[in-house]
Amino acid sequence: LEQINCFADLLLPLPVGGTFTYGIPDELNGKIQEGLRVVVQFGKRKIYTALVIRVHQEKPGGYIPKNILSSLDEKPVVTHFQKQLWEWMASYYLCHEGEVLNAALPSAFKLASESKIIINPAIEESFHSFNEKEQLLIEALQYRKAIEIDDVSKILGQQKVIPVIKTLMEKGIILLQEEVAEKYQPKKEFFIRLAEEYDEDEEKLKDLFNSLEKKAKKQLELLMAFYHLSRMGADVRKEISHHELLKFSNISQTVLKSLIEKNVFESFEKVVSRLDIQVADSHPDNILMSDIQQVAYDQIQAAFTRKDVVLLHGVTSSGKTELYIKFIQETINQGKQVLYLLPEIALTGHIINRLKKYFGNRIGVSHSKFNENERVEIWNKVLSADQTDKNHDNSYDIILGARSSVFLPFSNLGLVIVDEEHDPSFKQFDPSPRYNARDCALYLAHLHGAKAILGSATPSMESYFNASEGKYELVEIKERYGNLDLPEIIVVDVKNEIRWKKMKSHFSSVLMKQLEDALAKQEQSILFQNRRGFSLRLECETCNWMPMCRNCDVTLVYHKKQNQLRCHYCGYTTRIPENCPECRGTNLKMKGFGTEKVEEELSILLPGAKIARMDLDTTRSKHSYQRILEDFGQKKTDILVGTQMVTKGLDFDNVSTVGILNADNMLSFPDFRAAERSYQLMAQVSGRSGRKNKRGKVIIQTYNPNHMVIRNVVENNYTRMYQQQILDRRKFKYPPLSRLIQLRLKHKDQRLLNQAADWLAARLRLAFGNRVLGPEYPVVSRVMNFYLKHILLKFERSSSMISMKSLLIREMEGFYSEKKFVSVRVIIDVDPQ
DNA sequence: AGCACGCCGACT
DNA sequence: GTCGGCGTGCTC
Repeated sequence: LEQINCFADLLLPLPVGGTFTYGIPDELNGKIQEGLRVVVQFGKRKIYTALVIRVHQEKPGGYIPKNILSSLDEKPVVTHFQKQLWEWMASYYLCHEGEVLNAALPSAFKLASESKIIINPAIEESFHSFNEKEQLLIEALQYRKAIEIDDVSKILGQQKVIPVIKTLMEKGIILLQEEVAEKYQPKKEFFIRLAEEYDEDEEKLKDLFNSLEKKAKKQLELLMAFYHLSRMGADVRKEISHHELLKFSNISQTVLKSLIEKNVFESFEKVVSRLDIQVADSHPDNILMSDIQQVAYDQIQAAFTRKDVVLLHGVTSSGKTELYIKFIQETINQGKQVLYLLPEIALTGHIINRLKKYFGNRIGVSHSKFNENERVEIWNKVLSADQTDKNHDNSYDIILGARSSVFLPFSNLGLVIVDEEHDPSFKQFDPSPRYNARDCALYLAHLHGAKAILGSATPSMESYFNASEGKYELVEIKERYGNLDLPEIIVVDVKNEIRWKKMKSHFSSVLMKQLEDALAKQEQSILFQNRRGFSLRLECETCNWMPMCRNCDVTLVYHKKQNQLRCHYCGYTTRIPENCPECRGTNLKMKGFGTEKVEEELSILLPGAKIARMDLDTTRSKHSYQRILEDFGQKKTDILVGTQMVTKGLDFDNVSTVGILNADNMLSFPDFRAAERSYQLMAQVSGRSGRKNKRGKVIIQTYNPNHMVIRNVVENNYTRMYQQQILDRRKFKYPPLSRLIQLRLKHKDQRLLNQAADWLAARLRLAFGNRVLGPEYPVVSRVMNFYLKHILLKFERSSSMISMKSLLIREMEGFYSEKKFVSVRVIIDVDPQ
């Protein structure tokens, strides 16, 4: 028997470089190919899912390869496009391909490798003597057949369990069981169908009805419900799930059970999708576009003949979504796939339902609230889109999703849309790969030869710059959809208000008047308070002492609900001290105002108003975000107070007033993007205001009413903001006129960290000269007992980033070969946000 | 990443 | 004398 291709190069989902060569055992001979997932042992004990990169017959030298344990797939689950994208991501973002693979694969796609212990079945009676702990564990093992090592510590009530396990293993009482099972479990549900005899013979069915009518009213009712349900949709359904029938009929399970026992119904189990769509009817052809939209549509169409990427700059509520829908429709008509990216937070029920209405079960939604099994289903449905599936029962050709959707197995992309392209949350901060999904999506589009639309009311400096340089085509929509006027923006000088004692707490007289008016007219309001630095803190009035986190270099934030002080970085909590630990004084006061405080004070000032709050605290649970928005949409709430969150994805038609409580704390943030961000936030939140045929009002409270950014917001002058900013960026060599790479160094020992940072910066200066800035302490210089220090690399646009990056890699190797620094973690962030 | 191996300080 | 702390280096 001739063996062909007996080795495979595998990529492991780990931060290690390169591939590893494994042997293909006889039983898998001929069954291993590129793009399959296989199970391997890597190192002494660990079992991993790996991806087959290449199959060959070159016997490796210097070591004896281990064999592949098993294969998880028959057909590839990873496409060529994906591999190209991942390779590019690893080289662009300076990380390992394994890290990209780890981020890309849904975790249910990887294996569970939990080491479990079991009782040795060969031993029936034991002549050993056991100590108390050993006895305890043996008893536990008699109740549960397998216990994970992590759980043993709970049973024994102590941290160190390995010695106990070790001695018991040596005595042969227990065994280690390496359980390998695929985590993905298809969802199954019980269904019923009418027994064959009744389904075919109407006479028999009539008899059944008659007999049930006399003896079993409830059973008849259930049978009728079944009939009803089966004829409700467009097609007659012969199979109905237990769950659906019982819920619809509101009849108890025992009734169903007796009908099954009587052989009226047949019951069976079936694999169902977790992603079933409620919206049944879709009407893809009803896209009504205004003249303005039509013009924009034609412009984009024309632009695509010249360039593959179009930046669509359209003011808020200019109807960009209809344009997207039109382009999506055309793309799928050509038999191609569409990727529609949105920031996580903008993926609300609103937009999802709107698109599902058009595209029904051809569109898949993918965001972080989906569990791991659901993610596997999305993956498979994208993967199967290239096979002929005209009904789209098992495939998606449109994906609406957040950042991580760029990893899906597209085979034939025709269009990529990145909406709200300016949004900083497209950039992954931690862990690696620290990628910007917008940029990856553009590269992905390029790989597929697809067109791309970047959409925003407030484009990022980078994208607008690219458009003005001719790299992208620019299409602008300057009017809002349906004659909606842009809101009137009123700037309130807080200095004046204070001078004339017109401020009520943090609300100016102008804002209060507006809120009262809106309330009287039953119109809704949104109040925006930037979270940064504005949560409640405790301060000693005598000596200015502030409570700090034990592990991080930040002040603690007061949380009213638990009545405690809390660290926003590590979660450390402490009780409120009675007196100041520095000066023993009792003059401790709360300072600052967060959204919670705004809500509280507003409820005193406007006792009749129904106020809701939307921030990190109130949206922690799975559905709370949705609920707050729904309540607001259904006008159950008069005033919505919130952070950043209120600026995105909200589309309500009864909001007359938007208040920005403190514009200054965003403008003064120490970041070169502060002005850009502030403009974006204020413009976006202002866009929430305005109703049909009625102009909305926006009130901005500030100490600097003449600040250029605020004036640009008032005049809705994006272009001027851009031009002013670009001068600054040019002057100080910041993006888009340069490219940044940030190095974040981390260590528990501050002295070693400083030494390492200085050493590395000096070494980098030899290679890059004055392109190196720092090392510098970040705003928060200690998190969870790790000290932090940053080095920034600033490269001019003309420099070749590929050679700069390989030079950087070489310098980093030099750093790590310095043995005293190996414990210093260095995080490399390309294009940091 | 995860894990074993190996070298030094605090305890039965 | 040993247990266990973490630094070091390898995994096909």
